[in-house]
Amino acid sequence: MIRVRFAPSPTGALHIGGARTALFNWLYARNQGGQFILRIEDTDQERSTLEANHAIFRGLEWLGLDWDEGPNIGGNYGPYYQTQRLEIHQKHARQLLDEDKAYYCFCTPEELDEKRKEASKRKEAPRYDGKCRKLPDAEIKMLESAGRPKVIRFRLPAVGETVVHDLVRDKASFQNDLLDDFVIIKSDGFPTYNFACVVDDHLMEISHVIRGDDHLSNTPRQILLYQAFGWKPPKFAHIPMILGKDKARLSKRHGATSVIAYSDMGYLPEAMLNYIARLGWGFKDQEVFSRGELIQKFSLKGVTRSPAVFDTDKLNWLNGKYIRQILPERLIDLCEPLLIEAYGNHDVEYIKKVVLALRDRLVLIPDVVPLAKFFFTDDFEYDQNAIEKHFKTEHAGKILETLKARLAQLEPFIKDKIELIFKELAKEMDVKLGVIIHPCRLALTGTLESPPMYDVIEILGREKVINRLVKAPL
RNA sequence: GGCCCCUUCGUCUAGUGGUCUAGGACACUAGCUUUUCAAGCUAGCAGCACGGGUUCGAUUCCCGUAGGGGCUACCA
Repeated sequence: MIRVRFAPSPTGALHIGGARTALFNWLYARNQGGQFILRIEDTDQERSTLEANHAIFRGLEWLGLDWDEGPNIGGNYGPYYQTQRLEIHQKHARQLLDEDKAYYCFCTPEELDEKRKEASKRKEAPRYDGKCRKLPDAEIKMLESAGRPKVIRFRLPAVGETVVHDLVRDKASFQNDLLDDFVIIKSDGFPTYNFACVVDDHLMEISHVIRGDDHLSNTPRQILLYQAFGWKPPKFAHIPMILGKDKARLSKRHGATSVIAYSDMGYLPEAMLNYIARLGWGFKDQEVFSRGELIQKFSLKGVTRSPAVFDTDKLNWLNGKYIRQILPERLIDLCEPLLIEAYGNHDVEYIKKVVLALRDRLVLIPDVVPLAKFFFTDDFEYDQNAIEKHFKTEHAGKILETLKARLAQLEPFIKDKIELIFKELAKEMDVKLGVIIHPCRLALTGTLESPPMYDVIEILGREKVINRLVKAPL
């Protein structure tokens, strides 16, 4: 059985990189008919928050990445909050202690920090010097009863090398003597990442660990831990990181990094899903994938090795594409509240027509607000340059006058009929259609850019059209 | 500093020891359409980091250099 997991730490919102990791795990599970597990790594008591925890759920839910086991739904391998597994972690640390594969360390953070600084001053690798490695039991007892804080360190077998076999990058080997006795249980009693991760992945029977390649260098430590326990390590797949425009790791400096922020900006979840799926993964020439296609076509083989730069332009393009593709009802539901907020209540049918008329021009959902302004209010500015060009002409007055007169009589007031009026007038005056349409568009919208004229006129309705034709600042 | 990983158009990517005159997409430019802006369609621009090998032949294999990223925490 394929079992994969997404194991975020609740220290902030679900960001792009995390979402992509979650997506790849989810896709792999769904593609393989396996299980996708969500585990919250909240062992950092300082930084973990409940809000962040909820934010992660929200992000995952927005993208439609549902988990088979984890918080809220449980499962047979719980608990799924790492802090609730404290006893499990301590028990396993004790096992290592009993087998002399780990030991207590009483060095203080300050002391360690000092040594690290000195080491780097001497241009040496800053690694733990093993001071507490061979502390006699009596001394341990003494220090303990003196209430000195202690951690548990892994007695790392510093010989040979550890090879990480990876489904994405083949393999990477590490010299063990370059590693040091890292901490597995912190002085607050909670496990460190490398330790908790190994214990939990094993106990949860995770078959594949798919995670960002920033964890690649941690993997030998984890493999050594698996070996110390006599456990079989899972298969690893390290996926490339996502970078910002400056090729540095994606961070707040690059603008929005949480997926929810993108939701708030007016991106559609399917666009985001499609976009991040293509970051570090490709399938032939294809760019647009439905959720189903993603599941069907995803493979770890298709994952790239080099990091990917997050490119808003392409995301925007996809968003526009999806906006043009989703069901009209859904688009309207998305736009309606924004329009009502900006322009007050209006007839649903009217809003519907406006939204659909504007559909092709939207990149982000909120784009509809400024674009729709002239549909909802008479209080819009006229483009000065356009006035010069299309109102200060000899025919402008006559054109608007004639249109007003004829539209006032028109029955029924629908675009096919409206079109005839324009065509006839153009013919009568022996001018191109544009000569008539430009001043009309300016009079009705204040600009030279709008959906097709006849649609605009029909949607606006006779009354508003006549009024605007009359009050146009010629 | 040490170690590890990565390197195809500006960006995301496809690709194979010869079929590569390196394919697609975004962005950009031009054209078409035309009542504008979009959308759509067509075309164009643009890349195998560099240096050595291996080979009859390397973008593709190996080594080095450079550049980028990561790890080196009682963060994950």
